[in-house]
Amino acid sequence: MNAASLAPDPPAAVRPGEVGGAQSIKRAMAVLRYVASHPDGARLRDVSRDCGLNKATCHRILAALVEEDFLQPSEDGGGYILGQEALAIGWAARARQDIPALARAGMVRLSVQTGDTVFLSIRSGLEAICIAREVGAFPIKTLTLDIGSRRPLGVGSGSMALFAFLPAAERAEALDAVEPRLGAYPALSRESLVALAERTRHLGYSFNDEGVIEGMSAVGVPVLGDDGLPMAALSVAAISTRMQAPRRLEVVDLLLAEARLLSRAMTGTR
Amino acid sequence: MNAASLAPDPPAAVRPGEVGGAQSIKRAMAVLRYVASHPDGARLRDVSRDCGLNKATCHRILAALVEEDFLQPSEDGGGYILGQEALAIGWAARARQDIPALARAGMVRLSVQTGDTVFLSIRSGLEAICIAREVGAFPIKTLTLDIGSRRPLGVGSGSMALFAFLPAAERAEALDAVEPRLGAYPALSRESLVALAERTRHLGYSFNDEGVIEGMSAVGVPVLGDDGLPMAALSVAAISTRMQAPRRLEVVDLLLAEARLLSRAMTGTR
DNA sequence: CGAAAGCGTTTCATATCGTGAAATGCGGTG
DNA sequence: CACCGCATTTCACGATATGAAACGCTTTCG
Repeated sequence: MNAASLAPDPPAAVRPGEVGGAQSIKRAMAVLRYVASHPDGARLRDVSRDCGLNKATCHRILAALVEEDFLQPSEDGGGYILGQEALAIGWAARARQDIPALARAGMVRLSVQTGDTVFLSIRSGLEAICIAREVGAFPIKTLTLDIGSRRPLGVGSGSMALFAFLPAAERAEALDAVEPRLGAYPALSRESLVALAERTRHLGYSFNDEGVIEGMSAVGVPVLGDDGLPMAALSVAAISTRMQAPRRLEVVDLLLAEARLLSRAMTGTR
Repeated sequence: MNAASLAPDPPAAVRPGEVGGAQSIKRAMAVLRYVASHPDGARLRDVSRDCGLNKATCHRILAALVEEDFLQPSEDGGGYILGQEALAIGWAARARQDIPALARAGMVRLSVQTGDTVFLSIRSGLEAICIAREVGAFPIKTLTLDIGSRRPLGVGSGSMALFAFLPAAERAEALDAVEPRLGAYPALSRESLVALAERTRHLGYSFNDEGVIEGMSAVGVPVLGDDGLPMAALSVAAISTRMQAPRRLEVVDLLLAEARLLSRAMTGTR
């Protein structure tokens, strides 16, 4: 009934660093993030454990967020899911900067040029969310990600592109969070993720060679902001035979060019 | 530079009612909502005034939200806008329930049947946001709302449909917030909004007869949740001549039918 | 069928932490 | 130059969040 209980999840804990003060707010935001990354609902116990909060404290925070409509009890009564206000805030943020709209043209170009499937992802907490997709003409379609679907940070090429370019501290945090969920991906381990990230940072693009789905490979590049942090990631997926050496590099070049354009468009709009 | 300063805005204040406790969280959420409803950025002073918070308190809340990436300083340094996490939360909420996707088919039906433009709106704080649009075939297009654009609650037919079916307490709060912004809509006043809402609740649909844009009229209906509260609103806009008596009722019937379907789809998905 | 475990909820004494008045800093304007 | 508006920082006070513990409910297991 509840993903949280099945896949015991990441210590999303309050971020350690920075200055002090306003901790209850930060805890609340950590809870919000935590619930957001549990589409099937997060239960008090899980939030409490993974955010490192006392049950009672957690209960009060959850109650407050429910009262403010940022969360709502999931109808099966088992836990909490995002509420109306979370949606509203999201639309408001989107109105200010509609990333899929900015990216659409470039993604279409990529899908036409490569014939493969193009994905756009952003980071949400310790996961990557696919927020747009363009399907190419090549007859074998690789629809790995639906719009709205998530992957732990680092799992998949787009997700890895987001992961690899985070500051070391956040990477470490993400790794801790991701590790327990790697069971679902036999080809991956904490060590391989670290190695892949290293290579990704070195090459400037991520190459996921059947790491997630057999027979499928993908490359991804980050869309970097002014601060050097990834705002989003573009990736292209295809059957593995189409992602080998010479062609792969061509695809990467196209991706890098589009990522640069998108980066400019996004920082311009801000 | 800053809408907030130009259009002195609504006391969004912490909701009065309910139980006590966790107030700092609630204040933070009120601040978040407030910033969300100010696309051009909200400055400390404005937040402080309109949320009824001490400047220092407000400053700390804003700083905390920035640190958590739910807000970011707007690049002109003048104020605060929604940050990455707000976007992420929104996408997460959307993954759980993609309202535009659920509504698409019905909106297309409406636009085909009426030939006019169909809008889908949701509430965000004390505003309505247009989140989807279908343009009909009739040669005079009425593109009043772009996707992502906002109106104060009650202004426009979709927005009125959302407003009219709120509990009285929230209507009152919204009115206080909206009143100072009515200058932009000469045809509207606090009293006329109250009267229109009354009629809307009575008829079951809102009829905005040139109240916002001259020559244009629209009808709207709420999409009600299990709790009787509006989750969204569907509306149809056209030149006023196409919205008069006999035809208007036909359009309303179509709208009501689609709203019922959408309501079922939405509560089903949850 | 009874015991035990797991979980959500409530309580309450404690001191932590947020609060707001006021002071300081800073940039723009008359 | 003096003033004004605003952001930022400080600080003493006490309101408020905190977490251990107890309660009651449902589910699980013996």
